[in-house]
Amino acid sequence: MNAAAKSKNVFADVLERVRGAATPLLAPDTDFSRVLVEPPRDPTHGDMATNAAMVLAKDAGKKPRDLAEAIGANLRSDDIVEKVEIAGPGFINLTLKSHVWAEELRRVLRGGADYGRSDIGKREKVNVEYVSANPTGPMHVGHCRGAVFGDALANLLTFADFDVTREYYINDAGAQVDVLARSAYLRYREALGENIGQIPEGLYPGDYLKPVGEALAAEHGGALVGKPESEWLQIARAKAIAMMMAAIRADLAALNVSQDAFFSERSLIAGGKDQVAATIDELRARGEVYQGRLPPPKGGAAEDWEDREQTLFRSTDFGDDVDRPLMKSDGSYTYFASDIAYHKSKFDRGFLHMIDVWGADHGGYIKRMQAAVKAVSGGKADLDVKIIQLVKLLRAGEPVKMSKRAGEFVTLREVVDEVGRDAVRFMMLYRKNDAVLDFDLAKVIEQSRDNPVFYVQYAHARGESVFRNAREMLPDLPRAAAERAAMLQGARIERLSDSGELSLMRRIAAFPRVIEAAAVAHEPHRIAFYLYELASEFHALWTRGKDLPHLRFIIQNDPETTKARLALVQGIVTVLASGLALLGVSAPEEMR
RNA sequence: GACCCCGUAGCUCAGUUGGAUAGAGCAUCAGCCUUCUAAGCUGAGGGUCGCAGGUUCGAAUCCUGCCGGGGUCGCCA
Repeated sequence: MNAAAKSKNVFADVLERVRGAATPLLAPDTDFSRVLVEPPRDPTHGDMATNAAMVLAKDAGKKPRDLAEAIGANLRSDDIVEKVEIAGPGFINLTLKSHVWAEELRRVLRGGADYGRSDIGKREKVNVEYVSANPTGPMHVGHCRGAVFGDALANLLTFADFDVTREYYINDAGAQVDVLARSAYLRYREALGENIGQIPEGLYPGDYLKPVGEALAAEHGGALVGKPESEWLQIARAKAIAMMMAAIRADLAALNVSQDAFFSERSLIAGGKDQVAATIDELRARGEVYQGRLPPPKGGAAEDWEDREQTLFRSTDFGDDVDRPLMKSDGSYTYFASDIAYHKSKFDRGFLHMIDVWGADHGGYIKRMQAAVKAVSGGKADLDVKIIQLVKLLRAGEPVKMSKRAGEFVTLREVVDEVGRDAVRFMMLYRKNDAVLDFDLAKVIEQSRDNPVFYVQYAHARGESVFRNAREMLPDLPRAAAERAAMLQGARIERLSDSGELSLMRRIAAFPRVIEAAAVAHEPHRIAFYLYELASEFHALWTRGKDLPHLRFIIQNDPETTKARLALVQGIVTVLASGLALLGVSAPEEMR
């Protein structure tokens, strides 16, 4: 019977009540989709504000303020509404009875790690493709932002009830893996005792290929020496790719990133079944692939431009600027051609939602890929491409130099080893994906407010510390979070009346909204910012207990008040831990 | 020349998908530790949201045009 218990959270509940209050005043088929219930920026405007009257005024044929008064009058009799105020152009500001917030906090304690889960995903399948670094060497620091982003986004979508597959596309078919094979072959000869001298220009110079050479030597002895490339290339390539992928997976594991599916580009054309050709033929049959000529690029002098007829995909039919070539001049497929076949495979595997996480230099590629997804799926599937901007690696404000030419780059492993997984992950998510990120190795291990990783983790540890201290007074307070939460559900939360406490209860209650908004927008950074704000408010309330002892969480001769406040702390700790878990960052019990 | 992204406080950045008087951190200045972790907190100053139009009850947010920065532009992935 209690509507609040049925709905997912207070915001959804209040929205229902606003609709209920407005419906009798409107035509039966009124569209409520633009009606929002939000926490107002200014707390003096109450707990909730709705734009209902302003959005619906036109349909109702009334002035916004008049309609607001009418809706407000109906809301005033609602049993969870304390106060209704009409403000500005027609906002309806609601103050809710305080038991509403106590109820919501109990819901947090009941839900534990599940609080904030959403059902908006409806178990729909979504494919999140990320990292997809070429298997030609270890992961370097530039890869880790996309890795962390994709991983956190996948966590978030899972939490919002999508059926998520985390995928890695292995570019094991292009010319660069042949270069890898030749580089490994050279290391193979070296492993057999040959002096290979300087690594020639055009081959990968890094030492990380030595183990591949040694493995080849151990496996094949001298059998491959002096043979033509055609006899060893495949062998060296397969070995090198397998070993590089193993290294990459180990690097990703160090970041706590794991993926479900590793899709090989080579598999598209292997086994006598050329799926790239098949995809192109299919599109050609539908008139979306044709032989034609492209205009030369404008602006540039285009000296080596050679006008020729080629195989083109009609991406302009799907919103792209020009049609895109599918074959190189030597008759092989372009990367785009295999990418179309690859995305078709995602569609064939049942994914109607695809998310690709790409580096910033691929921005110009988005439209054609979205066009291709529309084409191969007959408009049924959608592709969102998240562009991950560069990371500027700094140390105490100074850029960290790296020379790719000398084969020296900062590896992902080095960074994780130096500052820790949590710092890397949190900082990579503490910026919108399309903004350049400064990553300062010195700053992220600082233990200060300047370092958001520390600041948020510290809030969690502080909360846990309260429980440790409270146990002196309440010896039966359980250590395990779930049992403790169960016990604290019985606390008299209604007696919490300080504005800081109430404000924290509202902040906690906003978590499900943040989850949904972040999931819909594919923006995990919103969780990081939310956690920072929650931590900040908790630190503030904590310190107020210094000046005002009656506001401390633990009140020596008042177990009832103490329990009520511990319930609040439990709510804070629960949401902090679950938000951090979505980001893949640990929630420590203490910071020492 | 075309397309994409960015432009918000001195610096680094958020801004709840169009809401009310635009917010944090750093830096600057002024304060708070016999007490639950001062690894923290409170307050002050600091803004023509790049510029100009438009859409509407209402624009940092949407549209158009400029300005500035970055990226991309048949054969690399």
